[in-house]
Amino acid sequence: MARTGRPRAFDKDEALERALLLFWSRGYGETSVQDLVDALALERGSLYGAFGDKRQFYLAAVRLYWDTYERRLLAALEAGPVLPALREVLTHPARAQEYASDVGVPQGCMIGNTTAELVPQDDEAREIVARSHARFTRIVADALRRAQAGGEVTQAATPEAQAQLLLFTVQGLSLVSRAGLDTSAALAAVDALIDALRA
Amino acid sequence: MARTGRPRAFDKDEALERALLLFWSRGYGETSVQDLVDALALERGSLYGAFGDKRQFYLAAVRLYWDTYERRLLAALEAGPVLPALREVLTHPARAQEYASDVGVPQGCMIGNTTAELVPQDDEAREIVARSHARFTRIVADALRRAQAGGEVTQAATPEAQAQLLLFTVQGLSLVSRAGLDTSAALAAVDALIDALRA
DNA sequence: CGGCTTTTTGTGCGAGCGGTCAAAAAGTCC
DNA sequence: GGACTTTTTGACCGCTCGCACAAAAAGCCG
Repeated sequence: MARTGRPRAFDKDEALERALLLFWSRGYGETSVQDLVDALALERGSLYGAFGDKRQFYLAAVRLYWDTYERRLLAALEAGPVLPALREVLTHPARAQEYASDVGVPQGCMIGNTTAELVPQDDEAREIVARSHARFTRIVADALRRAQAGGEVTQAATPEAQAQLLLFTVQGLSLVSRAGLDTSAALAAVDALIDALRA
Repeated sequence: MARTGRPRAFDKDEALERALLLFWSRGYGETSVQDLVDALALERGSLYGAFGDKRQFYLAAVRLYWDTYERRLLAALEAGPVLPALREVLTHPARAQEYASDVGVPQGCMIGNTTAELVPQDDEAREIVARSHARFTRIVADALRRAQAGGEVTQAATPEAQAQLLLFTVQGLSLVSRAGLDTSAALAAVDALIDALRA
């Protein structure tokens, strides 16, 4: 099934990445199709032809966001002690805040943003978000299970409960940080949680 | 300065409360002025006359939301042991989920929703949100300080750090719960946190 | 009762939105 | 080189949005 016809003049993956940054920093509703057209330097028709409508485009960007995040999460947890890695994972959105003085720099976690903006009314978005939550807790719970067995993490709670608590904390930290964060206070809170997990 | 003129035909506070429920359940962007007009059973002109534009109307609703929340928070923490009260405070959004099968029932914490939807672009919203965060952590930290002194809560971390962690957790829980929550898993996570705070 | 002030009522408006479409352009394959 | 297929281009459409406004209505006060 060899494809013929005029070849696409832009890189689809690169366009999706750019769109991801735009959607991430402005959200779904505040990003107009015109904004995308301007930022991606392509015409409306090309965009619709390549990605379908705005909603599908956004959801594709969210999927790309999560895939990237999951890869980094796995890499951070796969080797070495778990607690320092988790501290890094939790702290990441807090320190991303430092760059946020620049215009257009993404704010918060895109999964969290999507949860707030689309989930109540969009079943497909809900599925993506719920799946991301499930994968996060599963990956983290697996790491915590190993760390409990190795004596690094307390067995006062199940790995699943601890992982769920960590999900709440990342999402909460990432959300609260949008309103301007006292970085040292946030770090102290994260440290308090990490300490509480220590065996 | 006695006021004269035609008296207002509706109760302003009651209208604000109704608007709060609508804004809470649908968010700012998804609630149109027409929706408000329909739900409040008044005409556009009356609405603009009484509350200014849509943004001011929304911000007034958020302020009302926070004032109500703060009152309940203070009441819950002012007497008795702190940890059970905190467990209640954290659990509240999780159990509110049970009612969410009904249409139009508010979802999540309105401060959190506002953070996600308006804060990046609206300085006035950011102020309201930041102020709410500050008051939450102050109130909770005060309660934790008392509880640390009374031997109920561990002194492994400062009351401020613990309060900040609780803020992250409430906000995260409230956000994540929008995507459909495994209630028992959420309760286990909250219990794990409460246990970790115990002296 | 008549002037004054405020609210009510309903229409109307300009702007911006997401999305469509037909013609032109640019490749591939026989 | 000519038929075919796909993408590009840019104009265009209908809709909904937040908001303004003018006339009518309703109460207070001298």
